[in-house]
Amino acid sequence: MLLSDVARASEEIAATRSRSAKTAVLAGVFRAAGPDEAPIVIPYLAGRLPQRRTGVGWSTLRDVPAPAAAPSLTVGDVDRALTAIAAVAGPGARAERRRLLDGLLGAATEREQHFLLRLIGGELRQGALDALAVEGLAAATGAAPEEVRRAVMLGGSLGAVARALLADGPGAPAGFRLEVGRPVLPMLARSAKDVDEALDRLGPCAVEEKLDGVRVQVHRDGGDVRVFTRTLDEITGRLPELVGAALELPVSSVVLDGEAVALDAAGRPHAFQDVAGRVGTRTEGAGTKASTLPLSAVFFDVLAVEGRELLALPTAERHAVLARVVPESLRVRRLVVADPSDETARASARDFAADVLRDGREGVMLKALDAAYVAGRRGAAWLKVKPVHTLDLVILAAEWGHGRRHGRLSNLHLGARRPDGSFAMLGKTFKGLTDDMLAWQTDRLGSLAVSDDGYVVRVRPELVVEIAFDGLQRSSRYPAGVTLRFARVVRYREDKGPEEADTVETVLGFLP
DNA sequence: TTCCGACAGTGGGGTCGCAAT
DNA sequence: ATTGCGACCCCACTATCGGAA
Repeated sequence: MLLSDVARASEEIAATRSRSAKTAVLAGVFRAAGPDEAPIVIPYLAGRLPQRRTGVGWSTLRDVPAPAAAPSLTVGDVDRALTAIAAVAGPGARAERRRLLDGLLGAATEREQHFLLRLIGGELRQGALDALAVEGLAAATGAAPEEVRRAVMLGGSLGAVARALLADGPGAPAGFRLEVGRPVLPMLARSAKDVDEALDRLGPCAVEEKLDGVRVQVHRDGGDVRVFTRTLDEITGRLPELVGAALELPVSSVVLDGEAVALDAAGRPHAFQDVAGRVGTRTEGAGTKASTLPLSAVFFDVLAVEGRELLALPTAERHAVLARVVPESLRVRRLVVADPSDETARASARDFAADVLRDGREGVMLKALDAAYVAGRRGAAWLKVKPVHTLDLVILAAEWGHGRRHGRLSNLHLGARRPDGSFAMLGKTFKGLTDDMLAWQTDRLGSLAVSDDGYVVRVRPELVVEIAFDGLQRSSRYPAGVTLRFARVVRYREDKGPEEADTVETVLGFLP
């Protein structure tokens, strides 16, 4: 199969907003792909590379050689080239990657280059990713879409499921099971405003403390332990403490879902930044603070034990198994609310949430007691509740948006007032803006503009905006030494002048 | 007919490893 | 020793399609 066929399909997919039409195009390409090509073409049209890491990013992709006149590249050629690029390392690596990349791009037509640049850059933006690729694969092979989805989530990558479908026919996805040692896409949560809203939405549920760390899935098969992240990267070698803890459990085979965290002597959690730094450290005992921070795990779910898959069991039953398999010190704190219509029970849930916040936790998770573990889905059965803070800040500048925000001022630079009347930038946000707000702010900020370099528009610091955020984190980039975590726009405050905006002092009051 | 679940897009900050400077 | 890039940890929110109610 030629790369140009794939590039043309991607253009067709991007050209329609109809998901069924996108799926039809995907199915057509997958049908035409040979057995060796399908495991390459399917990830490509899901916007991903089978290589995952190539060492090539936006900077390398800035300079592009002249395009070829006619298409000649096959998807196999592209895959081999990218595998070679990903393997480059050591002194001179940059130049060698550059050389190999130029060879690939130089053999591509303009249309193919356009596709490759966005694919390698991780910004295909054709309105279809994994979910529609799954639909397309099901349509192409006659398999049931829900079965294909389940097989992919259970650890077959898209490519692996495609191979099985081509080899064994439409029944193949049903053969995929959870296997100890092969990671499953973790179940995700939605947000709720507060505990009461969550209780109303869920009915009988468990309330759990939510710790701010790194999601981990721990597989133990006898003496063999493997640890995976939320995106299924293996990090076993970086978390020897968790491996040790898993080996001490009174089982021979288990799959656990939990969080890697760092607790101090008093049991209070360290900042997320410190946990992430430690998890990201590959070299042992590098001497920095982060690399020596001891980690521990808190588990909140069990997906399999002693060869038995538990995904379909209701939450309450999985929790019962978890309590048998994992000692209390390695489990999240939990309160069961059997009857959310009982005001006493609701009050105890609110108290529980307040308690865990006092102990430095990030918030709480509420989980419906009757829900199965739905791998890879952000279902309505798990709800997270975190406290939200707000500040009134001044817009210092705005950046021109991309994609559907092209031509609109999008990303806002936010500042807090200093005593001398100047402003300290605290970070940026593009979140929470409706199309109407984008149109309005483009116009309004345009009238306040003092400069525009085509990327950033600086404005007179006069417009006040209410910003919600989850907390502060330390920053070496911004002048106050802190930045806002997960900042998003709530509303414009045209009733306030910049002299009424919140001060740096007020901001620093949010430090823990 | 209206509602709502699932998806994709639009980007945010920090930190580490590695190669280049 | 410092800097820049790439990769990956955390993520919120809105718009839209299409099936459910």
